[in-house]
Amino acid sequence: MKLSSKGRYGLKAMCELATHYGEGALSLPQIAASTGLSEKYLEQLLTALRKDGLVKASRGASGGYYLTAPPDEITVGSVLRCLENGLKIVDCIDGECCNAAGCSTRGVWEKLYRAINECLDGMTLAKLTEEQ
Amino acid sequence: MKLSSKGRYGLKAMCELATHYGEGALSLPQIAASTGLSEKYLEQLLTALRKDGLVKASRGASGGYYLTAPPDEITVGSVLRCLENGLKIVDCIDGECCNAAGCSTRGVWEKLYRAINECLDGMTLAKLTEEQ
DNA sequence: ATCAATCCCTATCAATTTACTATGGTATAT
DNA sequence: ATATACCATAGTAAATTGATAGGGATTGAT
Repeated sequence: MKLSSKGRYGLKAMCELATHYGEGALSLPQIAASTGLSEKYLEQLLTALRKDGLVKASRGASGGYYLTAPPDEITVGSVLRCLENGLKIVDCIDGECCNAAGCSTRGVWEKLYRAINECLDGMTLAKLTEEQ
Repeated sequence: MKLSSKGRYGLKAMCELATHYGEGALSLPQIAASTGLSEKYLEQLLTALRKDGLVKASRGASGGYYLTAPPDEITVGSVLRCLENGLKIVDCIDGECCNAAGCSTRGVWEKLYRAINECLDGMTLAKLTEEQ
C-alpha cells in the first residue's frame, strides 16, 4: 500500500498554486521548475486535476493554471482522490464483495477507507502552505 | 494506493486461524482449501507472519499453524504491517525527506500514516470473526 | 527407528502497474 | 501574425506484484 508519484507530485504542484493564489495564472514551465518535474509529466497531472474541477487553465501568452477555489476550501483528500483512483484501497469498495467463505474482512476495508478519507479531508491546502 | 493481495489474503488466513483458535494447529492444506489459495503461495504469507511472531508452526504429522495469542489480542494492524511492508505509504516515513522547495507535504503523509495505523490497531481478529 | 506428513528455503517468471518520454496538434492573448 | 500556451494520444523501460515450482530438512506418530 503505497502512494503513487502522481499523488505525491500532484499535491506539491497544488501547493505551489496555493502559495501563488490570487496572483494570476502560473504557467506550466514555472510549476515544473519549482517542483523539479518535466513539463510533459506535470501536464498529465494538471489535466486530471482540471477535469475534476480543482484547477482551471487560461490559454495563450501569459496563460497558465490557477485554483478554482481559495486554498482553504480545497482539501488534500479531493486532490488525492483525483490522482489516486478515488483512494480505493481495494477493488470491492463500491462494488460487490468476493467474500465467499472465511471471515468478513470487508468491514476492515470499509472502515479503513473511511478513516483515510476523513483524515485527508481534514486538511486543506491553506494549512499546508501555512505550516511551511 | 492499493492494498496488495498479500495483505488481503493474509488477513483472511489469520481469520481462519482465529476461528479455530484453541483447537490445535491448522495444516497448510486445510487453510489453503478454506481460503482458496495455493499451498505454496499461502506458505509464503505464513512464513512472513511466523517471522513476525504472529503465528507459530508445529512440524511433523498432524502439525500446522496456530496463533501465538488469543484473537482478541492480535490487531489487524499488526497483520497488515507484517504483509504490507510496515504500511509505509511513502518512502520517507521514517527516513529523511526529499522536500527541498515547495510546501510541506510531509506532514500530510505522517498524519495519514498515523490515522491508518490507529484505525487498523483498533480492530482485532476476534472482532472480525464475531461479526461474521 | 522409520516414515510419512509437515514445514522451510530459494529461485524463477509472466502479468501488471507505474513513471515517464515523445510527438504533434489546437487555441489564444499580445 | 505569431509566439506562447494548453490539449490529446501513443509508446516504453523499469519496477512491482502475484504466483508457480522444486527440492530439501525437520518432526511427530506409529
